[in-house]
Amino acid sequence: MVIRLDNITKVFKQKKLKLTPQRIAVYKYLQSTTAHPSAETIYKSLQADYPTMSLATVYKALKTLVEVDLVQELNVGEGNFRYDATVASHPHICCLHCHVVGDIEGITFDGINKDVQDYTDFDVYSNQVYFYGVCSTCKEEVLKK
Amino acid sequence: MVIRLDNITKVFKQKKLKLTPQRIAVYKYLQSTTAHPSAETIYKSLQADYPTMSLATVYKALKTLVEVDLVQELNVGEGNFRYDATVASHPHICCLHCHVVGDIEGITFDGINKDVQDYTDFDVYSNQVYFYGVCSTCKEEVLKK
DNA sequence: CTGTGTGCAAAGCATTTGCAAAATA
DNA sequence: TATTTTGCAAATGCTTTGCACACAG
Repeated sequence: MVIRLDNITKVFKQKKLKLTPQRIAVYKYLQSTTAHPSAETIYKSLQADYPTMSLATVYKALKTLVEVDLVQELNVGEGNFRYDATVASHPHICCLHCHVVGDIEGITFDGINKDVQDYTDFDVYSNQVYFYGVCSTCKEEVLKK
Repeated sequence: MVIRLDNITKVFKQKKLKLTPQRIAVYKYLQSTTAHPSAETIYKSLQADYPTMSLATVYKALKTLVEVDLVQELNVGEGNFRYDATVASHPHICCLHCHVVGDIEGITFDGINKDVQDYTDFDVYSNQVYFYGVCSTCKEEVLKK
């Protein structure tokens, strides 16, 4: 896993946003994981290294990162948001048992926004695709019982 | 729009759930609209006819209807849930400007759960597909300015 | 009649906001 | 130095819960 900070540096400079340790920490953490953590999870994960950072700051950092399109917000239907430092559109898959959220690479929906735009009277800009099922770990657990 | 109560009657009898006026009202209302209302909207819409029904009862009725698969819960990412009496899997399209949520009929993703199941190590049961854009009404409003 | 559902108010989470102090550019 | 951002606590919004009374089966 390669952590890149050149993009956050460039974008923040261009948008005249301040590059604080807190914002960098949140962005680095999101780049280091494929777990699609919630704000709470990010907060807890960073507490060891940033003990004074507050949960409100995590929320504010995430909001800023989403606004400048360095991070995307996911809503798998659990009542909270999850975050992903991969902003390119890609489907996600959620385990109904352990609530893990994974990326699906290889299957893309490129061109489908255009199809939907032609089919409806909307201008279509983006989409979110979520699959729901049971992951391999949870399948095994069920078998053991 | 045809309102059908035979399904709720059958399912509730089979699951030994009580068929109360409140539950019927919520289900009838959802069948009468394509607006994908929130609990709050359903509550307000039913207040004229059911002035004593509480918001908590609307939530409880919705939870029950979702559990017995007569209604599906949507989460377009606005921070609340919306409800749809059409339980067959179909994509939704959301206006980023006025937040209207529409159904997309005609484009289906049948078979794709199987593709994803073969591609990942999950058993895949369902999916949710959301498109985001600007509806025709909002496009016109923007032009007027 | 029995157990489930309703209505009310209070509680519970996730997220946002206001504001003084601190830190970036 | 001038803003912007942080951290704290309080506030907000959506949803759930507990409990006494009412009602469907």
